[in-house]
Amino acid sequence: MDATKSRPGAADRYDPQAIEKKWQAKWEADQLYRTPDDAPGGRPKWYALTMLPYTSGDLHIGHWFAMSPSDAAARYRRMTVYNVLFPMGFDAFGLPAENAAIKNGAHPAEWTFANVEHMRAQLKLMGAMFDWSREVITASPDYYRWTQWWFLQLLKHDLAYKKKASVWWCPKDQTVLANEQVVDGKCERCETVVAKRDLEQWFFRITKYADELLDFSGLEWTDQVASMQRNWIGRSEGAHLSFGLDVAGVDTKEITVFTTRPDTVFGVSFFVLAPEHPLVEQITTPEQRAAVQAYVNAARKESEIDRLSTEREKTGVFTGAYVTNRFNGKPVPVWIADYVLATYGTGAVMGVPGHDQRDFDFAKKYGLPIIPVFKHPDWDGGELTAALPHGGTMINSGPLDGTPDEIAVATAIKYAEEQAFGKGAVTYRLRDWLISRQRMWGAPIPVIYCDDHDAVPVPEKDLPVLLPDDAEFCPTGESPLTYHQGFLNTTCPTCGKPAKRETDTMDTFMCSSWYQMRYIDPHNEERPFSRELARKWLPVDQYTGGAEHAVMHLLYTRFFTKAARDMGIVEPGEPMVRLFNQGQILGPDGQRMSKSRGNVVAPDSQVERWGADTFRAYLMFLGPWDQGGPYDASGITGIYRWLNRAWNAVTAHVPVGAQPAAPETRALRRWTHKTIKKVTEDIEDVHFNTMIAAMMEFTNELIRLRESGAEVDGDAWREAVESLALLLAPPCPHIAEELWQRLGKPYSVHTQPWPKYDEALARADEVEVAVQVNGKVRDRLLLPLDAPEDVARARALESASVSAHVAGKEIARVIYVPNRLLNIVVKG
RNA sequence: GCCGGGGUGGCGGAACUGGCAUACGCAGCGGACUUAAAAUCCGCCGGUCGCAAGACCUUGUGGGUUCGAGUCCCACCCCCGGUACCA
Repeated sequence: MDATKSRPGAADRYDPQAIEKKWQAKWEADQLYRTPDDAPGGRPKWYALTMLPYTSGDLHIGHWFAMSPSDAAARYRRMTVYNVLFPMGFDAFGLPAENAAIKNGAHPAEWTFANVEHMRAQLKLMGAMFDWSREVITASPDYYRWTQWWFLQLLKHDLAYKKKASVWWCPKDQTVLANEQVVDGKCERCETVVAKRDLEQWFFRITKYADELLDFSGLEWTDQVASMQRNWIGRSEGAHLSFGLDVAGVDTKEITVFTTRPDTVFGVSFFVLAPEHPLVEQITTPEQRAAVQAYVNAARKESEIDRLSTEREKTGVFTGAYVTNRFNGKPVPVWIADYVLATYGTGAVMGVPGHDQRDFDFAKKYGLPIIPVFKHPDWDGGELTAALPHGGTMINSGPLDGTPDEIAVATAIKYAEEQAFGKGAVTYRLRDWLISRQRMWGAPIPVIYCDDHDAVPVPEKDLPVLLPDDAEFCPTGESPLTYHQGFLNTTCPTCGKPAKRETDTMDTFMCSSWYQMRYIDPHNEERPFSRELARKWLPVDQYTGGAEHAVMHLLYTRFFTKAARDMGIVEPGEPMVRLFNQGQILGPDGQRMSKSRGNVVAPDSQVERWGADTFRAYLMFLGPWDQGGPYDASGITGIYRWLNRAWNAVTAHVPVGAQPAAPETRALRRWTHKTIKKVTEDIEDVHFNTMIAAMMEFTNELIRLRESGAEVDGDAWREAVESLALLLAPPCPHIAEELWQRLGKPYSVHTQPWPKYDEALARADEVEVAVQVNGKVRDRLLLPLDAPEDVARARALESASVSAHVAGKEIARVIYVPNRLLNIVVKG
């Protein structure tokens, strides 16, 4: 019996469950993935980070989709030259824990930490190179102590302050609701109609960094993310213009608007305040009071998304009051309308229906005058049917008449400044970061309220302000901190008199704004991290995570880093140099996977059935990583078959004997080097799907060779199978380790240098070139690499199918793209 | 609504910088091996017409630029993410 064709015995078959368990245990025992702060041999650092999971309970297929390619990339970096830090932790504060607590009557900590245990065990099945000695859990006191410390630093540097802001309020449950808890304007628990209510809350001055946050130079982030963040920040240049106010009994004598079109100020025919604007109540006349009150109440029940819809018909109510347009002395009626937001600009806008479509629609509806202030060349001077676009020169504008469009804004600002009616200004859509949450399961804001000393920061030595472990949850969702006497009552750090603690906790985005700094020194009890280690490891070299975090989380962490830099805590001004946002994996029904929808595919069952390596590779193979999409498990068998073929190719005995110089040897080596090249480029470019496809083709070629029974050159074959084992190491770490060992190579495959390719060996000798006549492919030629045009042309014209389409016609043009195509353009 | 992304065979997808559309895999069909099945290996596999050679059509829809468009431009339709208290 021929040894090469024999069926392998049971012990020699690919058995993922056995080898994965074996190697995971060995790696852990050897601490293979423990990252030293100083690597021997002066290997440069590489900080690879993937977004930490929320402690939802079960590891989701989406976590594997996010983490296993990140792990492959980190492993690849490790095999090149780097000392790679690849930590993992848990985002453990947040609303779902409270919902679970209300439902089960248990403390959120119980639910959360049980979830951590379970999820960590699930994560370990992945066989990733996480350094678990650096694990961080944001809800543990030794972490949130430092989250509180950050709050105090920001407060100290005037980057934190208090002001009123509105929140959704359920009058029946007496509790604040998150946006997602409001469904069709009703409380999701009790279906009571909800409305906004104003509360005193803490803010961070992220707007101070707005301009700096617009600067992405030095960052290797995708254009999509940069563009989304730029639009979110929404920088607008224009002017603040003040309008005179003279209402009996009202002290305020002017109202300021922000406008990007100060040049149209002579065309103002109405004035609009946000319904929440503090002056509304004061200036409304008795006749208008009822209508205004009703409109304000209705506006408090609307979401911002609805209010800002440009599709919806504009509505508003006249307050009965007037302001004076200081530019021409004319009175202007003051309206309120829900499309004006209190949180943008000054919460007041001037209505110029001649040159703004929204204002035009509003004026038409309410019969307000339309005064054009530019003589647009396309406008015949008749009645307008829409707002006029930019263009022309100024009219109806007193001293500014005749100013051309191009310099109108600058001229108007200069005039306003001279007359002291206003000045040039920049406004941002970005708002300061509201961090107060009226919830229990978050890091308590370390502030104490004293009758004599107002808001007093908790001294750093008294941190952490611990969450009580005996909190009781009402079914209403009210924060238990507000009635927990032990937590609430304390003494003032300044005077020692009885005082009350702040009962609000911090937004969980705060926990995740600095966790990348804690991983570098996770057990430090003196400070959040040491300066020396920060200098060594920061910033993160490669960050990956879901596209859903493209704006908020990533803007917050950028802000935190900039603030930390200005406070002298860290050196770099950006947290992450490279960013990659992977797509979201959906349920087989195309919907977001969730327990309530019943469309969750559990990773554990996939791993049990196919093994972690197969599942990892399948997730990478599914499609481009930045796209995501519905999960369909039916193709996974293809990956399993491939790994079996790879196993057989590497472990099989193949007859040796061909000469090194034989064309077959050259062909085998070409496959090897071509594959190393493709895999290297794809992993660098984050194209995991085509990386796997290239390895499949290579494997198929090796199987074909083996099946043919032909003799191969021993060195070339060894180079091929050893390369395959090395290339498998990032995506499929377990089978790679096992094959490497079976090849008789030294442990571990994961500490080997990444294979190098030889460009000359990877190159093909001959290429197929398409021959087109008038853009239609008529034949294909096998030509030597980089064949000159005349050779290609002569060969093409020899072809019967080509000459049939060229015969009797005049060749007008020939386009030749070497190694690709020859296009003959004929006339007649 | 607004901002960002996407739409290619029955399915997931590939295609350098505008140059052979459908790589790789799944499913399906046919064959080899087997007492049989599984596994494995080999072959076929976008559509229409045709006995065939071949011809024509095809990348969400409609238009445009170009020798040549999945790729660039204009308009539109549908799907996904975000929209500031889900994380």
